[in-house]
Amino acid sequence: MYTIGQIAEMFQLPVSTIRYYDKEGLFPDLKRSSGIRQFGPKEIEALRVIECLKKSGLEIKDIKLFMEWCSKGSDTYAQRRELFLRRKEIVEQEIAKLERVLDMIRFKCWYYEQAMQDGNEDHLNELVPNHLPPEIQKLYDHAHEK
Amino acid sequence: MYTIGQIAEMFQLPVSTIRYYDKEGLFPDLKRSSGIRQFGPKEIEALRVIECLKKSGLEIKDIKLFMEWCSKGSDTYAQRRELFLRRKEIVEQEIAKLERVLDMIRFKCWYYEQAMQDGNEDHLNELVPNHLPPEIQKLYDHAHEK
DNA sequence: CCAATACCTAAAGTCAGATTCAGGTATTGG
DNA sequence: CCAATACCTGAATCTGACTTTAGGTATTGG
Repeated sequence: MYTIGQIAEMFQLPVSTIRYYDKEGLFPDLKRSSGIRQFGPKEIEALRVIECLKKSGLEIKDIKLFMEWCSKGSDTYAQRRELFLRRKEIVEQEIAKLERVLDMIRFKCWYYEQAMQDGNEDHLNELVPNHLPPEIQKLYDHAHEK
Repeated sequence: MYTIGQIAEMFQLPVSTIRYYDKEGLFPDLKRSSGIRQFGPKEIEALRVIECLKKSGLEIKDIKLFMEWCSKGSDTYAQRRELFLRRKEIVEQEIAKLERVLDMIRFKCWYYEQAMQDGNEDHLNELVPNHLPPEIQKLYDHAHEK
């Protein structure tokens, strides 16, 4: 069993954040001894899942629902699985979006390199679209398409 | 030239958001005719860049700085290029993090499928770590490593 | 034993990024 | 010409996720 300070150290989180998570109901089975929180393996796994679900874009109030499902036992396996399947889709979409963002960024890096070589960006604005080197045209199209 | 309503339609953004961006200084060269904003190609490209920089995690106040550099002309090419190079690193790191999140999510999907087949998750908790199918062990390690 | 340290709560404050509101001005189509 | 619609402003409000503050209680090491 660990104190809140040890857990804070372990996850590199401020103590206040962990208290906040508790207040929001993210540790439904957390035990106490004379008022002091006692974190066990269940809460450690919960924090790993919280990290994961947060990065997947899930809000605290929905993470709370998930943690309540976990407390309810085997009746909620299907719901829990559905939630992770949905998060999987969301994260895959997010990665796809970021790949498009990267294309735009790579195009801009190329663009400013050209502009620096040439001393101005005027002809570049005229060039775009349809007269770029094919490698760069691809980045441009990908970044600017609807 | 377009009105704010047409631009809102074009980018699928609320009119209020575009006004907010203007108030924050994201269109330093925006023209007006009798008080009404007139959006030209420059502002349209600005919005595309705003979209990109926002998704890369840049804050509005820093996007404002970038837009000011754009207004200043060729003196700022190097700064602008540096900014995009930095965003490239940030986004690449973000994608890497999301890939790890995906590993955790895939593990959880597998886990709940097993639990549903077996009717409980008790033996799964004992199993973890080191007795998983190798394909799944990899996901687990990747998701749980420090 | 007692001071320093770590823990506790409830409530208020912060921050970014919008969104809404109240009260007005400009444009447009029948 | 005039009603409906789209535009304008500044100020206030909202949201999510924390963080800080004020005032206390519990534990621990010398």
